[in-house]
Amino acid sequence: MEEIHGDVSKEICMKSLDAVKDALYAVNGKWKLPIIIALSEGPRRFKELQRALDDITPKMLSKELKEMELNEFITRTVYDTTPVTVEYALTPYSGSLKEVILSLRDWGIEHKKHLQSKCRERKKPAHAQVAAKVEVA
Amino acid sequence: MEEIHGDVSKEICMKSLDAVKDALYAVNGKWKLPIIIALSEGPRRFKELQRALDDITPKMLSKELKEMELNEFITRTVYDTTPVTVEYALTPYSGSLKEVILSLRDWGIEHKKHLQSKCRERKKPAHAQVAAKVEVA
DNA sequence: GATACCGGTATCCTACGGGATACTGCTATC
DNA sequence: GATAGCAGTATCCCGTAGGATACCGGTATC
Repeated sequence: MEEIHGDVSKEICMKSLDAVKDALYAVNGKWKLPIIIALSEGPRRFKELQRALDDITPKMLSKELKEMELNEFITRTVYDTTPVTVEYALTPYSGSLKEVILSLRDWGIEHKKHLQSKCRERKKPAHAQVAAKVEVA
Repeated sequence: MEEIHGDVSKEICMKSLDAVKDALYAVNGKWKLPIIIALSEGPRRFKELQRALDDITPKMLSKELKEMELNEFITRTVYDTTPVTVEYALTPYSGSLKEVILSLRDWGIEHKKHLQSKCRERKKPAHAQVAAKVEVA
């Protein structure tokens, strides 16, 4: 155990815990990332989103969209057509998520590799090796 | 809507979604971060951890430690003393989390500031302004 | 001999995330 | 007049995360 990790959390520390939790909360839930991905190709209407998201129930979609609007990741625009048109779009501010999401993605990719290499070390096939929900297929 | 966010998720894309989810999973749950923080000051025994973590129930502690051991964030070492001593310690590999956690923390801090400035814009005191669980105190 | 500490496990229970289904008011089309 | 689309809301239901409590076998202490 070298000192590599010795201060991982001196820097994180209790005071930063809340900030990390806030960030995690903003991006978790089953649908927030998929919604961001869907909207990244341009504004979408409610039903369009619903169809794009493998038929998410309207309740969940509505709830997630409201939260994301509060967090200013998206805007909700009502056009006074008949029938009314409601369009959701990413805000410029949502771009601030890019860095942190890419960071998560990169770590996730490396982590999967890491677990796979550990699997190969033990020659045992060990039917369905899984480490804490990351499927090492 | 400038193009700032236009490709936020071209890069993330569906193929990366799983990696992001894996990363989120590895670090969420109520206790994983606190455990990492506690262990960052050095190896700890089971009961020491339990006391350090505001009396987390042994069931939860045991479960979280097992998951973290599978993910190779920590090691579990049994010393053959009487009574037996079990020591948990961070692995060097756990240091790989540092970058991603700091990224989350930084974004969380900026996000809180962002929401606070939005609160000030609208002069309304709006008793207990909260945006999607981030308390803007 | 009774109590306390250690490292957990087992059992029960609740709260919340999230899904299924049904329904609303309005309009346009057949 | 019936059906279908839009943008949701309301109600019920279930599975899991996580807490409370009790308990185990072992040793050391009073």
